[in-house]
Amino acid sequence: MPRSFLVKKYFTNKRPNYSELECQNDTLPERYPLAELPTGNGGFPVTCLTTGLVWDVSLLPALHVPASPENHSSTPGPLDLSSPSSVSCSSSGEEDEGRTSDPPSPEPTDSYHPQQQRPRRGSKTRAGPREDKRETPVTATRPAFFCKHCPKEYNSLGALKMHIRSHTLPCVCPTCGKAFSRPWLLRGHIRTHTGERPFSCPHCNRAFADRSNLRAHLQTHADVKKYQCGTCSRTFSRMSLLQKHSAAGCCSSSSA
DNA sequence: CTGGGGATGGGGCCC
DNA sequence: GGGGCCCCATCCCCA
Repeated sequence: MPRSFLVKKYFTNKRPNYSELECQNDTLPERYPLAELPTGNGGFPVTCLTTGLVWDVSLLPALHVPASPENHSSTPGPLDLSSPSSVSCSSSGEEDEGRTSDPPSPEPTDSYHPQQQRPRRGSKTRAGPREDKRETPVTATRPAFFCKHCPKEYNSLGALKMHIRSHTLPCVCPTCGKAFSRPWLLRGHIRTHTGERPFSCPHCNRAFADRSNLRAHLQTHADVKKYQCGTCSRTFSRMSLLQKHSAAGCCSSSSA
């Protein structure tokens, strides 16, 4: 079956440089040999980091995280998981989708520079810190591609096709049958079955299955969180928390 | 109620 | 043009 998706090819020059992000889980198979997943005893990647690669603590505002030992612990329990050996993901079928947490490449490259700091792969400078993202106004001059499943429209066929996958959900989890639009989403999902957590926090060793979650977690170590209330200056690790805070009253009327 | 983790969705950029 | 990868944003749930 499309087990190929398990076989990631980080060896290629393509590998992202999260090296710094997670541990160089050499132990962690770059794919999902679920059957032989690092079960229990230290098979888990949680133990990495902290040593040389500091995620990018430097970027974190003032993070003097005393790396409290209490934090660790959460060594992800090895999910035995039968063996989602095969993932049915049409379209890309065997694409090994490697997104999120593909086993961090043991590359001591630069440190993880969240957002702007890190020049994306080709360092081509993407339109700023993702400002282009959800706001692409879709200039009128461009041809528009409309989704036949919903009212959305895109200025490129590729984008439309990608979007359509969110309707067709070609990637199906062999374990639970849940379907996803993209292979890497499925991969991330599979981690929930395998218990694989390639991303570990350099401060507390806590491991995460998703890089984004690790990123959010790192905020908890920061003295000054990323999201700040415009009224009371209180900072939060997540936008949602700030929103809740605002909704709760602090600065309900003011900006945020 | 707040804070934080888990899981996902989606758009853009690069190869 | 397609595939792969990244990051952001969110929702849900639990402590």
